[in-house]
Amino acid sequence: MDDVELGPDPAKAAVQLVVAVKRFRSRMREESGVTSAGLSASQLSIFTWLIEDGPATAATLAAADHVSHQAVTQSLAGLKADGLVSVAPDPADGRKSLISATDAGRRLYASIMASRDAWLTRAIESAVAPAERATLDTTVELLERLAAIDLGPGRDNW
Amino acid sequence: MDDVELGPDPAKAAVQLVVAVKRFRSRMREESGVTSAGLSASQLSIFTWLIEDGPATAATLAAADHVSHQAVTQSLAGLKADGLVSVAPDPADGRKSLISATDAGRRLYASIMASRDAWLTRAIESAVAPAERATLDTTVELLERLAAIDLGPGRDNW
DNA sequence: CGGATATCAGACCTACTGACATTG
DNA sequence: CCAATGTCAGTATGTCTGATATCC
Repeated sequence: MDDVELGPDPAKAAVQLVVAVKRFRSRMREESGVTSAGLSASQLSIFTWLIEDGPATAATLAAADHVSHQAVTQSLAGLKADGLVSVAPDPADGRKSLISATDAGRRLYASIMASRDAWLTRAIESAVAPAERATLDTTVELLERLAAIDLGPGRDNW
Repeated sequence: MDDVELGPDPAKAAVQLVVAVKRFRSRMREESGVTSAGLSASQLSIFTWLIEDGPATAATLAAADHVSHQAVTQSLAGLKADGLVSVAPDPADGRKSLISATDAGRRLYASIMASRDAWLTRAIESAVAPAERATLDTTVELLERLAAIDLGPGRDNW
C-alpha cells in the first residue's frame, strides 16, 4: 500500500511501529476490553508466563514484564480473587511467595485460547486470510523480541 | 521459529498478539518514553495523520485514532504549546478548528524519523537484521490493518 | 545490620464519561 | 430546536515512586 522505504531506515520504522501499536491498542480499548473474559492485557501476560514457565514470584514476573513488582501485585489481586492463581509461601525461603496457575485458571486460559467471540479474534478471521496467518506469528515474535532485547551496558553493535 | 500452530487458530493468535503488544509497550515505558523527542505515542500518531493527510479537526483525528475528541484535545495542548501545530478557525464553519502541522513541527518530525538515538531505533538496529527489516513493515501494516478494520454492523464474512 | 521481598499509600498519565457553551 | 463541535470537570485504569514491615 505504501512504499516509503521502510527497510533501510530503523528510525522511521521505529516511529511507524510505535504509532501502529498505539492505534491498535486504542482500537482494542474502543472494542471494550482485551478478550472475551474479564482479563486485562497485564493479567493475560502474567498468566502466559505462569503457564509456560511454571510458578514464579512477583519479582520474577515483574522483571519479565518490565513493570514494577507492585504493578504485578495489583494484577495478581484480581486473579487471586477469581481463583485463577494461588499463592503459596516458599517453604525454603519465607520471604518469597510462589504464584501458580490453578486448574480453574488453566481451564479459563484454554477457553480464551479457543473462544471465537472476542473482537480481536473476529477481526483476525476477517482481515487476515488463512494463508497470511503466518504473518501474525512473525509479528508476535518480533514484538516479543524487541520487548526482551538487552542492548548491553556499554557500547552497542554499530 | 516456533511452530505452535498459529495459522489455524485465530483465538490463540489474538491472545499472543495482545500479550506481545503489552510487553512491548511496558518495555518502551521502561526505556523512558517513546522517542528521543518529548512526544508521546498519541502525539506521534496525531502528527502522522496531520502530515500524511493534511489539516484536520479534533473530531476527525479522534475518529481516526479511535479515541475521544477530548483525548485528542489534550494531546494537542502539548503540541500547541511547543509550537508544533497551529489551530485556525475554519472560515467556512465557525464551529470547526482546523489543526495543521507547523514548519517547526514538520522539521521535528523529520528529525525524529532520522535520529538514531531513540531506544527503539537502536533496538531495531541491534535485533532486526537488515535483511529482515521487511518484517517490520509487515508488522506495522498488520497492526494498522487490525486497528482500522470495520467488521460491519450485522453479519460478517465467514 | 543489610539485602530481598511484599504490602500500603499517594501520585501520575492517559483515557474515559458527563455537562455545558457556541456555532450553524 | 437540533446537530456538531469544542471546553471544562470529574472519574477510572494501570502504572509509578516512596515508606514500612518481614524474612534470611
